[in-house]
Amino acid sequence: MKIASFNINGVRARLPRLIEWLEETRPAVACLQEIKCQDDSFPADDFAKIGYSAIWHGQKGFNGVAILALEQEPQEIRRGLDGEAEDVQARYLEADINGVRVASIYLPNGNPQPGEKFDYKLRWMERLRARMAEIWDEQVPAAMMGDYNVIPRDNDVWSPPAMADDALMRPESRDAYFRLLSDGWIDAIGSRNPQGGVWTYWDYQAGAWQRDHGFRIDHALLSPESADRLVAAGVDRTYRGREKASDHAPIWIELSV
DNA sequence: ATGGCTTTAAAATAAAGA
Repeated sequence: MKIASFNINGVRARLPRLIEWLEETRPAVACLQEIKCQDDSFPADDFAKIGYSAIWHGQKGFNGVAILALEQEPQEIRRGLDGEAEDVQARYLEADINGVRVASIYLPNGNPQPGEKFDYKLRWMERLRARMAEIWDEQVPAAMMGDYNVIPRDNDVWSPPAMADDALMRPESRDAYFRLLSDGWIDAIGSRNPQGGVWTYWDYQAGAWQRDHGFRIDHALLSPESADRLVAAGVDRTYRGREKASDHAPIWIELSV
């Protein structure tokens, strides 16, 4: 059972690329982030034509997450995180598919830091941690997939000094991320690549892709029940080099059935 | 680089991203 995640940077602008990726890789589940559309303009029909049912949580202009499932209906568990009633940003969607709990996560960027956006990021990470603790207690196979906007280790970035003052790499962001791992969640791609050098994002600017100036911020965090079933994990980086590409590449895990 | 691209929203610029 392949579960993928892709920050697509605009679901409508990227639709041909997205359909192409789904048809070529055929994941059982695809989590999307930054769909950047309101609920009534999500292209559900285009996904249905190639066998995918979807749930989505959109927002005007930016953010927005979705979960697609191949030849089955995702059973929605929740949208949004508790803890901040006034938070209207569409960044979290959770569903059950084929006995696996799947979340599509778009964690706040947090720049510039310090500042209000950075504070929001850190609060959001603690709210996510609280939700993940609840899922943990359910003792279900869970895959928390998405754009965490955190570079966990120095070997997850092409140049640590270049990003040192960025919210993605600040100690506070890393500490919050490592608290999730301390809770027991497994970083499927990181743990399989201890040597680092695996990127999921390359900036559009300054020829970052051509120079391979990237970093790893898209992650798949697994509960013990799903980590026991993990047979492979990776990044499909070739999609970053295609025409009209997102600035992220898709990530994926494979669980035994 | 307080921004070199890129998207959305909307009608020229501005916000947001990482």
